Amino acid sequence: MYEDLKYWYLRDHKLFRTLSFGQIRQLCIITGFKKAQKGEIIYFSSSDLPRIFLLKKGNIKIVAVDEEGNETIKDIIQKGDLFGELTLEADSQSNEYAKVLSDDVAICSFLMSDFEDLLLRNPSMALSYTKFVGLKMKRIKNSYANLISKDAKTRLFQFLKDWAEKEGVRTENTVVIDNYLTQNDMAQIICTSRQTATQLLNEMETNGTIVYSRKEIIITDMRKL
Amino acid sequence: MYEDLKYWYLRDHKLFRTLSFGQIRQLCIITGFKKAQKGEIIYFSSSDLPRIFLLKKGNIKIVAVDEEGNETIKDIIQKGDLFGELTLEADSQSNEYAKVLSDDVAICSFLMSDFEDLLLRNPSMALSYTKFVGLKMKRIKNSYANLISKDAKTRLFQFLKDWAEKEGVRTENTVVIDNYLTQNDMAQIICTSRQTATQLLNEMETNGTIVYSRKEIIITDMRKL
DNA sequence: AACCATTTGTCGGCTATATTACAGTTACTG
DNA sequence: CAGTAACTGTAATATAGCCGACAAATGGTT
Repeated sequence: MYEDLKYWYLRDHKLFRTLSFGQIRQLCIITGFKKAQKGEIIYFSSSDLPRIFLLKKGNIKIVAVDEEGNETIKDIIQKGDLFGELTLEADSQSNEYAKVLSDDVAICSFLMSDFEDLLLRNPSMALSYTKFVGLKMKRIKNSYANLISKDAKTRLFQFLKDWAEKEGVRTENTVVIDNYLTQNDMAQIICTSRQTATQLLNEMETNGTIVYSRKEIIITDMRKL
Repeated sequence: MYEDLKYWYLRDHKLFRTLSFGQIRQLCIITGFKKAQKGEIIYFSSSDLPRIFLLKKGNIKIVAVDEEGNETIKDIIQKGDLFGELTLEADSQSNEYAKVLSDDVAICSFLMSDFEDLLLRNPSMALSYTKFVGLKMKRIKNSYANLISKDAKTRLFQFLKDWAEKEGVRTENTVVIDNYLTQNDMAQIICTSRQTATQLLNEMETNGTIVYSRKEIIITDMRKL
């Protein structure tokens, strides 16, 4: 991987646009780069130094494993998203891994400590980053508020709506989403059982609201969602 | 309110400890200061410039009102906490107010824009602030994770435990908490109905786990919680 | 083609919790 | 001290959605 290519990989993220070549090179010296295939599991080894990751291509899910071995989906990361220790505080006890959902992914990473140095030298970037973290917080708050106050059906609707808006391809009022999730994944995201999710999806299919297959989901009329 | 007193009000918050007198004076020039009594309602008027608040004394709750007029508790703010537009992004549509829970409160505030200027001039403070926001995010994530995966009883236990640790006065293994919340408040915080909360509290009382009154809550044995 | 793992579909029974409804208790206010 | 508003207590009913169990479909692999 050539230095200048790495440069562009970081540069085209809005957070890094204001940086000069020199500034990014500081990060790049230690920038990691990784490709992976569908189904692969990427561990954030806690022995390693804490890092911040940038997903350049594809989709992954972050899965947390609790004491009893239950797996819960913490986050779905899409192209262009930053993930990892965004709070700039390493937390050791969390037991998480990432699983590749799309056919292949490309991931950049850099050390948290280097990123901190960069922020110290770039106050305006530090401010942007603070706002970025704040925005993330607001989103999380919102989605949790949904989880708590709405029923499973509404949650699924909302989820599909968000997904369609973020990644769907729209023509007229129908939206086609590339479906890289299983019904079980979706159930976990909207915090319900797999069975309930299945039932709701089928219900929507018989209603004509969506056409569901393992490859793609078609929302026939976005306005009705 | 004398300038130097305002200075100390800000200065003794850990976030502002690194600032010089001069730096804080910048904020102080426009620092607001306010006292209020129990039951008073403080509106964050959206017409006003966005502010960041610091609760110097007492307790307040932040209540959000949705379209249908339902009220939900968004946050309980305690002495020393920052609140308001922590994300540094004004958001206009949110309809929130603060209600004073303790006998009286003292609140400092300063303009978000002034705070931003300060962060731009103090990169290391910007970094601390980012970590602070991050910590807040982590807490929120945690409490929501509890809300979703645990049942009402566990949630109440957890809530009491947290409360006792934060504000309780401990002697041996018994903890006394100054109870400025109604059972309805608690129910809202742990996201359950008032009736369920009442039942659970009574159950705990007959079990001997707690002694409940409107003035204080005594946890007889902290180890059993 | 045969096999196996994963994903999806379906069905009752079960339980925690919301909801409705009302009664009793506290504590402030004139 | 009476009156009222805000809390707290209790019980009966209704239900969303979890769970276990199993069958069917799909898709990849040898």
